[in-house]
Amino acid sequence: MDFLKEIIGADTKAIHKNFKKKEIIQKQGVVSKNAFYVKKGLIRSYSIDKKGKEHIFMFGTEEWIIADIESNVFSKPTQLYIDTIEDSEIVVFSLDYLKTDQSTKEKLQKNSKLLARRIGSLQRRVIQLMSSSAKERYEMFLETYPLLPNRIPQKMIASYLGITAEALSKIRREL
Amino acid sequence: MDFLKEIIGADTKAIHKNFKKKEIIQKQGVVSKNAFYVKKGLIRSYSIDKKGKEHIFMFGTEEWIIADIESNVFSKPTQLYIDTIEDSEIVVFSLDYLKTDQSTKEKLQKNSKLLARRIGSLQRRVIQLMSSSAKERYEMFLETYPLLPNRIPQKMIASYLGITAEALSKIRREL
DNA sequence: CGCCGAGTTGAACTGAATCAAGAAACGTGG
DNA sequence: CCACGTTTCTTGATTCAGTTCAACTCGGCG
Repeated sequence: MDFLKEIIGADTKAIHKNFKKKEIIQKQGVVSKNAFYVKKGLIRSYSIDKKGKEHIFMFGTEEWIIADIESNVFSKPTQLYIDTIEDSEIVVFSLDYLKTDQSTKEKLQKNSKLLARRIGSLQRRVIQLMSSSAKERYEMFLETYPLLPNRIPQKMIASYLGITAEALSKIRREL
Repeated sequence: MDFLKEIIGADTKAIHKNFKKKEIIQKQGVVSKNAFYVKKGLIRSYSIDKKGKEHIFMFGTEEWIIADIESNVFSKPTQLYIDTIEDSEIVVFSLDYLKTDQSTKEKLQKNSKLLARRIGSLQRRVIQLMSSSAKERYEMFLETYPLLPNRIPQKMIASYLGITAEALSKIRREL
């Protein structure tokens, strides 16, 4: 939480909110200036394709920030739904700080680092999706997020990996 | 080019270099502080998997910046090769500016916006890879980069889409 | 002119999707 | 605390999109 202040500043409006499991925090299509810092609990962002299938883009556990950054910064309608997987304590903060210029150099530098880290994880994800089989992606997921499987249903892991729940079940069978 | 100065500042070291077609600019595994601004020409970043297959991560045409941002910022070894597709004029600049603090607020804000835009395109790419067929991805590629197909061989489009050259050929047959 | 990389085509194969059904686990209200 | 309905997970049969392999064509370049 301290590091969050370092980024957004004590002055920026940051609202604490509690959500129950399965509450929708943000809907596809809206222009949202908000980013969601997970103080406690577990949330996810996902999109729904034309066939009605969910695709999980990101999980957010404690200390993570979930947001559609591009939507935040450029006022584009977001493609992402965000909802809670567990009861969660969320700090909602506005990303206007890039414009309002109450932000200091230090905050902006911290922010750039956050963005760089996010780019890194997306880059790995893209390369993974292009070059690895479902089984390999599942194994990498377990290495990268060893604790998450205890907290989320398997079908959500499948959705994150880009495969069906059935396929994941069959992969697990082969250990 | 003007906007580049706005980001890196006139003080930062920025070296102009000319490369011939198919020259390698950066190799997988190195820690590189460099980002590559394409003044003229066409370059690409890609990874090579354990089976020796290339997967194109990004194309860089005029005015684009190609880099492994996370490697730049956090001094991680990069997974990306970078090489030229055409003879190219490149501005090589160091991303130390996040640390050296000669950077101004304005530059950092511009930089944050660049990063945010990049996050947006990666986000769309991830969702696309998870939710769309090869044919749909190809159609979206043509919409997004209508001019690129004139400049790159088809097999590179295939590599960018995450499919084989043969598969793309068959998709094109069906118009 | 000859060669090599790029594109195409077809046949056989395979990883993962789809569909359908049943079993296990879960939580909610009585 | 149990009983019920609803998700979640598993399993098998079938289908399908995309891979792999191999052969052939074309165009450009040295």
